[in-house]
Amino acid sequence: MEVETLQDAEETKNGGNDFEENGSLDPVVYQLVRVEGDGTLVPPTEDEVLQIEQFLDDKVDLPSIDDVGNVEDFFTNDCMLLKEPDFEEGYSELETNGEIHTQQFDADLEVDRLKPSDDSLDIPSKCTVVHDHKPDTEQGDNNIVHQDNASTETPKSTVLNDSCSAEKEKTDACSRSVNNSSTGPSVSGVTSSVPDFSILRGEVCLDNLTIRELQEAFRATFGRETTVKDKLWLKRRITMGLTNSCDVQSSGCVVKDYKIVCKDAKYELPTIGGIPKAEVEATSLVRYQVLGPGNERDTPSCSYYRSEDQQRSSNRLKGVSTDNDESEGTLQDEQGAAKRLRKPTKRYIEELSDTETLDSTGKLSSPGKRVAHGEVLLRQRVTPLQEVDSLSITYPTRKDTFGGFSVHVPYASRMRRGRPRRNFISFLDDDPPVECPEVQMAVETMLGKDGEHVNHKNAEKKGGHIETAEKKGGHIETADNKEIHSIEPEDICRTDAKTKTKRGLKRKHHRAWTLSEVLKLVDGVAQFGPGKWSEIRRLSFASYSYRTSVDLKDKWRNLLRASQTQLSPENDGVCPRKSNPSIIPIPPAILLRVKELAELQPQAGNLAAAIKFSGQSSKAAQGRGSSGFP
DNA sequence: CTTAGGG
DNA sequence: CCCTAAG
Repeated sequence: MEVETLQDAEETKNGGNDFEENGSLDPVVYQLVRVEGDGTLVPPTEDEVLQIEQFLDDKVDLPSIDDVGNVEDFFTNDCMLLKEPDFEEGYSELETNGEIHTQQFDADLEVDRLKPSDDSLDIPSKCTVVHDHKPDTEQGDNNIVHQDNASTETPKSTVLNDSCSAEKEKTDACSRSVNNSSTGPSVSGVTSSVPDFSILRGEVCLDNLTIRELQEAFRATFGRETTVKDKLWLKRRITMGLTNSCDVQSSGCVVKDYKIVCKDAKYELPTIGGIPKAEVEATSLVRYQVLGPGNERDTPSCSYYRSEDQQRSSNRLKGVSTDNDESEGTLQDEQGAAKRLRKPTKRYIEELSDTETLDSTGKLSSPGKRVAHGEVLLRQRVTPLQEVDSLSITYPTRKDTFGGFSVHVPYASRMRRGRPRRNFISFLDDDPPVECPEVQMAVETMLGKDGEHVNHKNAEKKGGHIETAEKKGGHIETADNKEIHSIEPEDICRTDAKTKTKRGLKRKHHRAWTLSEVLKLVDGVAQFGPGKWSEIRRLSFASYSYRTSVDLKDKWRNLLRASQTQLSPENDGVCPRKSNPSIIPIPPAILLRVKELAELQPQAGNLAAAIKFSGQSSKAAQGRGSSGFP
């Protein structure tokens, strides 16, 4: 996937090739193409073209080798900057494959890409020898450096190259050595030998050529040698060179007297559409990669022979192939950079985080939100189970929410059990121990043990009146049951409230009086008489720990008022609460009982009450007066 | 702590 | 419900 500027003319010049001399070359034609990993050529993108054109404009007179070098640098650098990770990887893979696997390259490439970079490490295998000897000298980049050094002593580099004048010697040496080690006719450096163009003479089917032969053909075509062993690549290159076109086939090409004859009409030039997904992706990110004029560089190998900077770049290019340490990092960085444009992160991250937060909130977490959530859940659900949930879930926030209910408390207690928290505790209340028992009881009740409930019933049974009362209203029972459930949690809350009361920080969770409670209260009053709140509480409200004697008293007071207000003046029918369905009006029966009790008991109280009530409601006062006053 | 009462 | 005051 690199964009190359094919300059046959340049090639020729550099190579001192016959072509130039023969004048058989067409006018210099630059074709910008991207060489895909598999060696296929793809038309450049607009950007690529533009950039290249710009470059060309700037350097109209490229031809000199030096310039070429510069050009290479230029391109190389640019490539580096613009290069995309995937591409690099592919690139390196290419090299590897090019050397080791030939025909399979295409297939392997795809696979290899997916692999981490183990393979890539192998790439420099030959050079690696040296590399190993000089571990971590300069990190990843140095691979190449070492290789250079090594190349002189250890003839193992794979690549060869060419137009890097500065490195030429080394390169040559390297190539030579490589070639020597390899089987076929060794090809000396560009400078040393003359290409055998005979190979291109007559009719030759590139497909039938061996790698060596292809290399020769390459040399004949471009005037320089190549160590690339990828048949496909070689064929493409050769074909390209001969046809001065990037539109070549990968196979089925026959060279006939220096001209390419494609027999395989089927071949389709890979287009972007046909490019593997990964490649396309990479392509989109890569501005361009160019090889200097005269693509003399064998794609795969060029990176090994460059100045340090170049090498550096090349390393990056190859990324994977060199050192894991830096390469990897670099690679990642580049990837990041490459994708940053797209990934952009901030927003992305934020979104993610938000999502996570939401999720977490929903699932686990933040107390504050949790609480609210818990409330909702509680409302939706009913009974003990929910209680439990809330317990486990809710935690830190000690919110005093009316709607929230018991949720908070349970959880709190739960938390303590699990792990006591200083802060939390301090916030909640002074002595957890006290709470715990209650909580546990509540929990138990909620869980279905109903220990309290039983107690409660027992208590009720104690009072004959109570039983009667329950029997009176069938609905009462129901109410009672409801109470129990709802109560438990609240009970806990209450505890908290108490504790808090001391501080004045928190308020006892508001707990509406249930019908059953009222009944019990009334019964209790009837039984023990008004003012015996503590007793009533002990006996009748044993199970309702959250109801204090004060509560009872208050409630009774309210009941009295209610009874007076509602019962006496029925005519008015002004039942303030009546409008609100949620509030269950106290059954007249109860009110009656209350009234009776009030009348029966202490007159003194009545008196005072009468006086006060008069201020509030004339009717109440009247009722009061009538009954209370002698 | 319990009651009583005011808020 | 809370708070306070008086027993």
